[in-house]
Amino acid sequence: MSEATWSVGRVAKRCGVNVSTLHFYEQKGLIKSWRNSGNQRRYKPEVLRRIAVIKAAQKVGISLEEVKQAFLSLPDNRTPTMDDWQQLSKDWQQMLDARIAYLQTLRDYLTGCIGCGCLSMSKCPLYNPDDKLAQQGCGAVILEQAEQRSLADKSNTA
Amino acid sequence: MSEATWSVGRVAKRCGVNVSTLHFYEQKGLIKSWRNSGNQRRYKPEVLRRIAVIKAAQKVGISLEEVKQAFLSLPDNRTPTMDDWQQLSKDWQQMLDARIAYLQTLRDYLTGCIGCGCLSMSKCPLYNPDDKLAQQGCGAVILEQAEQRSLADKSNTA
DNA sequence: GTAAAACCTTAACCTAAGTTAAGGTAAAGT
DNA sequence: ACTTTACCTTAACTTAGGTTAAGGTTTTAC
Repeated sequence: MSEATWSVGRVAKRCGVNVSTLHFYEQKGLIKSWRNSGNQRRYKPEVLRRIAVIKAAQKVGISLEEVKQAFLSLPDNRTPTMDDWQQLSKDWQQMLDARIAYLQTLRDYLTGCIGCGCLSMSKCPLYNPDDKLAQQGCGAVILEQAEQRSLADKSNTA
Repeated sequence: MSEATWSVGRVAKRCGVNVSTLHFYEQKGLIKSWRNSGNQRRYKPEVLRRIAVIKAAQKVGISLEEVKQAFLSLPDNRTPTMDDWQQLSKDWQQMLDARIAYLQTLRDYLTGCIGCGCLSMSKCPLYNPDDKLAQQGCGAVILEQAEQRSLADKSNTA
């Protein structure tokens, strides 16, 4: 345990992922390795944390591309510190807050709009082909706009 | 407007989707049409609402397969009533409530776990290769278990 | 009545996030 | 030393949710 370098199989086992997944992540630029004399991958222990973060991020709906972008903020020359990781998670937490708020808004419209008959009208905030809600980003702004719209939408029918 | 039958192009324009998308939905069994003498698709106005519901569902993260299953509960022989649609949306709202609760739980772990060093430990509730949280379903149960775990996890480090 | 617009079908292509297979090399165990 | 396990690469396959292209027919508009 806690040796200085890890083989791909050991990392895979420890992290509960396939070896092919590690190849895939490397190809996508999410993790890095060097090769030993026999061309086999070797990893720093740091990779375990990266994979853990990838998996945690995926669980909350963050794409690999977003993870990759976030990893760009980590130092390239030294092992990331606690502070580096915490900055990263703070950014994501804000994104998540916004996503949750957006979902709540949509959920609150769901019963109302599907049932009320306004769904096929262009003004309905839930059925909106242009997705103005999404275009405006997710967050507090939407909740306000949503309120304004719900007043305007009353008594529209397909 | 409000004519008894719709062509595919008119439906597409009205709903803000491509004609190819309507072909695709039909192929997947989400909407139905009949053909005129020249083999062109014709739709009942009811299809507009179905498409609206599909789009609304997708916006909250419901898959086409789930929409299809939900549509099975709609009457086949008559046009769905308000009550039919409301039953459908009520079911989805409950699912959404559960999903939102799950996301909130994960969000609450995010900063703590990514920063704290426990992420690569098998006991961490966020980084859990077996995803016991997800296996147990989403809902109130998880929040309780999560609380118990967060006590047990304090001071674990990779 | 003819030309343009809308429609038809089938098939191939696209992204994301991997998995599986095939054929070959390196390292480890006995 | 030899066999098994681990590793390598490349390429094809998977699901979801469509989009794009090609080649041909039907409607519509003038």
